[in-house]
Amino acid sequence: MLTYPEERDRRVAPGAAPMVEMIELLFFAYRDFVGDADRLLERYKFGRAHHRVLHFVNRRPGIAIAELLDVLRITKQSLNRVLKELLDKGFVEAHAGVADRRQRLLFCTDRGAALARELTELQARRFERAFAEGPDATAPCARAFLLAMIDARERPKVEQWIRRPAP
Amino acid sequence: MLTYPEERDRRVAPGAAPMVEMIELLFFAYRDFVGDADRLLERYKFGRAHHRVLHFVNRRPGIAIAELLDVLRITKQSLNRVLKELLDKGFVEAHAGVADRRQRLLFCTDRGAALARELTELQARRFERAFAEGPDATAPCARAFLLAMIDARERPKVEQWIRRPAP
DNA sequence: CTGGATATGTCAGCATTGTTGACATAAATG
DNA sequence: CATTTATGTCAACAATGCTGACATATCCAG
Repeated sequence: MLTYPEERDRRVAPGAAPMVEMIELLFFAYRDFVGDADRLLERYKFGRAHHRVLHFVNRRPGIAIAELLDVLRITKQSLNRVLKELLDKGFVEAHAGVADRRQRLLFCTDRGAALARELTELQARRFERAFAEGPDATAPCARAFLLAMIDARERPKVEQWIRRPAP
Repeated sequence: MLTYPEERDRRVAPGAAPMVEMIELLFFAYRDFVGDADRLLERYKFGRAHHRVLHFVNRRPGIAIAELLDVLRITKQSLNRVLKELLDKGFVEAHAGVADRRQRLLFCTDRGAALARELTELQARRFERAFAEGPDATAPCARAFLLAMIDARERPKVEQWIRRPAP
């Protein structure tokens, strides 16, 4: 007696959901997750690329271009296209570095920080609702799961990024 | 004494990670998750859009265009651009519907099914590795978490999609 | 049977966001 | 002072989304 139609392809513990379901759930979950932000960004004529830059600048005030490129894993040309708009519209400011004046250190303006906060809260609420539906262990379990889904090689870097205190 | 720098903004149980970390972990995890497939697709000159179509056709052989559009949430123009290439290159076949001859029912060819299987296994392996790192409860917990992250309104539809047996 | 609804295809144009390659400038550094 | 580094910019292109308009074939109700 089979619980799932794909049972014979599973190669996982009996009774467990096939991995293909996990793949699809992650796809659908991520789509809705970014959809939250998309709707809010539309009002400012911003896209997802702007969101990512704003988010990471807000998260790490004074971040330099090179570090931002490293986190986002895009080219400087792609970054500059959206960064220019964030600067023009007054959501982000750049100041020359103190130790190294070649660097342009990025900061959110009040407007920028407000939008970043609103976006984060929107997405945080989705997590909160999800965690509230399950047992207490859901949040730490989900956190460990998400971390384990990241390439092992870059995991130390991500962990460091995530908990490094603001300068 | 604070465990996390963002402790004061948290609004979650003490000791729990701030939500902003969850947001970033999901971003990084998803990026690596789709990266697996990207590298394999490159060899066939396919992109992510091709991947999604191939995946869902393989998952639901005989799916009609309208249903595919509904799952992917893209326009028929966007779909047709990549579907045409999948048909041309012999990864997918279309057959007129039996009951309704207007419908074009889509099926993977052997080649297409082989690629779809390879892509799914690549991504499934990432889940397996992640689950292997945590306790037994990790997989069901992650599954419940992902489902809970999906808009409540579309959840019944997703659940039905995910476990509906192939025709 | 006929007329309207439905399923699908197609053409044209445009927006966003990624890429490569080449070249420019200013500041740091040995 | 010569070189390296951090950054900016121009141009072209690719992938993948979108809208709007129009075409065709088929189904279905009256």
